[in-house]
Order: sequence, then structure tokens, then C-alpha cells
Amino acid sequence: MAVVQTKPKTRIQAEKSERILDAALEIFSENGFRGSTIDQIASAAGMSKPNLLYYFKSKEEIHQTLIDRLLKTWLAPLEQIDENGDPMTEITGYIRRKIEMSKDLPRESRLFANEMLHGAPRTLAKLEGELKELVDRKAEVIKRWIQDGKISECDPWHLIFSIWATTQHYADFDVQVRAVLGPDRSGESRFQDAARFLETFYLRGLKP
Amino acid sequence: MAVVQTKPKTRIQAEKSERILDAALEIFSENGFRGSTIDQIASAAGMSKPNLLYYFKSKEEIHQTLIDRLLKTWLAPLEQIDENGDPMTEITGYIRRKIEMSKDLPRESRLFANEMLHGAPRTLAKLEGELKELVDRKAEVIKRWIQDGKISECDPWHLIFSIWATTQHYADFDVQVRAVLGPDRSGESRFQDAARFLETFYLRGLKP
DNA sequence: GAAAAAATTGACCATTTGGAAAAATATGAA
DNA sequence: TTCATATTTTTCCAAATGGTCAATTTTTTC
Repeated sequence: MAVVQTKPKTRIQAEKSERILDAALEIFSENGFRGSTIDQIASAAGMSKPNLLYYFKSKEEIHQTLIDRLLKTWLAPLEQIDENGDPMTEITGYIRRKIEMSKDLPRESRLFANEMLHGAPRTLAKLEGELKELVDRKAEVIKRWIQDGKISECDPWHLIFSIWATTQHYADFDVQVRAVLGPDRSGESRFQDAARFLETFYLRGLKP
Repeated sequence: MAVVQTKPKTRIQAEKSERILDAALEIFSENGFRGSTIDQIASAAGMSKPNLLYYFKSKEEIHQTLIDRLLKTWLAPLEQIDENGDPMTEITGYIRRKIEMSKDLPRESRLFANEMLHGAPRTLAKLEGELKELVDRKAEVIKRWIQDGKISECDPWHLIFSIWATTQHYADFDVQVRAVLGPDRSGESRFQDAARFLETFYLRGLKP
């Protein structure tokens, strides 16, 4: 049976299961769950299929592990919003962090998007739990900012959705973005351009 | 060989291939290309697998047909932007049309999103062709509006991306949106709330 | 209403794929 | 060095799946 269920015990276990997860992230984010084979993942991780199955007892388990880890990473930037900070700074900071994540962790973003796209079968409970709670909490913060006249009136939930959408777009729809921008604007600078656009746009949209 | 390659000839061909495409849209958008089986599609279309393969010679061909049709539908709302209209009205109109599409054609949106997410293997050429041309054309229109001082300065391409992202989000990430909004705000009204948020937000962001 | 064309079915096949089992090998603690 | 444990490989299997084909049934045409 698989070894890593609870905690890796040996050096090799820690190393190998990390390599597997990294390879799996690559493969899953590119091909989706059903579009990926254990063989592909194994070979990307530089080992044989049965060897991989020594560490994770099924394809499903690898995927589940990735998803579980991902959610924490995903919530972190929102968590960081400080109710005592300056609203404008907090929100543009959040946007910058999210754009940064699209640039640095596109595979994670796509894995997550894929999961959502297909109805979040393995994540729904957490969305309705942890995620909803966090968003509700932060929405309250934003509401207070609005009541204090620090930012203009708007629906905090849809505001958050819009930030998610616009920032993650640059990871999830990367091909499309690059196709439209053309070869000359498809360099790393597109993230900076996006950040600049979004920050000024949200500043204008939220200025009281 | 498949019959419908060029044009359906008989009544039955027209009807059945339409039913197949509708079923395929349902299945593909839910499970992705590799996650869907011909059997599933056939049974959703109320026929046997070999029967389905009488109309389309492969799973790939069904998918390709869907994607080809989709792009036209997808470009239509942007196409409608009128350079001679009032900028604000044109842009909020565009947003409304896009939100409408997320509400009425979520399966199409998800099919498209899935294709993008996995690198648009079957669409890339069209993205770099038709799509880019259209967007470039409309970006010029927006540029002129900016130069004429009718809307505030911003990058037209990223403006368009942001509209795509925010509106399609409500179809592609529907599960997440509903999970966060909770049962009471998950009715049809969420599209209206989204539209209201986005329209006022873009109005504020673009007011010169 | 008979012949031709179109549509449908049932049986079948090759390949891919997730996964199991057991044997063989490497590693580490005593 | 030896024994126990951890790791890896080889071999294999059963189910799922995309697709074919010949035979049969239905529809259309004349």
C-alpha cells in the first residue's frame, strides 16, 4: 500500500513523493485529470509506473493531494488583506499578489480552474466551508470601508470575484492572451502591463 | 465514412447530427474532451455508439465541429461594438451581452474555457487570426475614444481581457460563485447582480 | 410496391490504461 | 556483516474505450 498517506518517514519518501507531485502538477494542469495518465506522470517524475504507485496508491490520490495543498496557497493572498490598512493600498496589493501568482504559479492556477470548470467534485465542500467563510469575512471588511466612505459603493462579493477573474485570466487563458497580444507583446512584460492596467482601473473604480 | 462532413443531405441527418452536437456539448463541457466517451455522448443523444459514428467519423470530429461553430458565436458580441455609438453605452452594452451569454450559454463558455486551459490545440490558428484581428480592430476604436477624451486612458487590450474574464467567470467558475454566495444568493439573480456590479464599476473606471 | 439508398444494430477488435502481485535489489540500523 | 525494512522492477491483468464491419431494418424514390 501507499506509504505517504500520513507523513513521509524516510528521506527517499520525502524526495520522491515531492517529485511525483511536481510532475503530476505539470501533467494534470496541462491535460486535465482524465487526460493524464499515470505513465506520463511517472515518466515526468523519472520513475516507473509501479514505482510511482508505491508512493501514491492511485491517480486519484495524487490529484487529491495536489488539490488539498493548493487551496491553502490559493487563499493566502486574500487572507493577507488587512482591515486596518489603507483600503486602496490593500486592494491594489491584493491585485498585485494575485497577478504575481498567475505569473509564478500558472500550473496551480490551471489545475484549480480545471477543477472548478468541471464542477469541483473534489473541492465543493471546502469551497462552501473555508473559502466561503474567508470571503464572507473579507467582504465584511470591504463593507465597512464602504460605510466609512473610504471606497465607493459596490457589492464586495462581486468585487472579489472580479479580482479573481481578471488576475487568474492571465494564467488560465494564457494562450489566448498571447495570441491576441501577438509575439512582440507576449513577453514577461504582459504581466506587468496587466498589473498596471488593473491597479489603475480598480483605483479609479473604487475611489469614493 | 461520416455523412455530415460537408452538408447534411437528409432530414434525418440534419436532426440527428444536431442532437449529437447538443449532447456532445453537454458532455464535453462537463467532462472535457478526454474525460468524455463516445458512449456517453451517444446515450445522451439517445442512440447507439456505432449509430453516432455513422454521423461523425470520430470523437475528434464532433469536438472540432463544436469548436468551429463556437468561435463565431463567441466573437459576435464584440463585433457588435459600434465605433460611432456612445462609448459608455457601447461598453456597458458589451458587458451586458457577455453576461447574458454566460447565463444562457454556460456550456459553450466552459467548452471554450477548457480548450484555452489546455493550450487551445485546435483553436490556436484561429485565435492568432480571426480573433486577434477583431480585437485589434476594436482596440483601435477604443484608442480613438481615449484620444477624443471620451473615456479615460487605459490599455484597450487589457480592458477587453478584463471584460472577458469578469463576464465569463460567472459561467466557468459557476460552482465557486455559487458556493461563495451561498444558497440564498445563488438564484438566477446572481447574473443580474453581476451585471449591475460590472456596469457601474466599468462606468466609474472609464469615466474620463 | 419494388428497388435503391439511408439508417441502425450487434458483434467484434486492438489499444490504452489503472492497478496488483511477487520477485529482486538497495538501504540502513544493530 | 547481517537482518529487517524500504524501494524498485518485471510481469501481468481486467476494464474501458475508440473505432470497424457486415448484416439488418427503415426510409425514400420511382
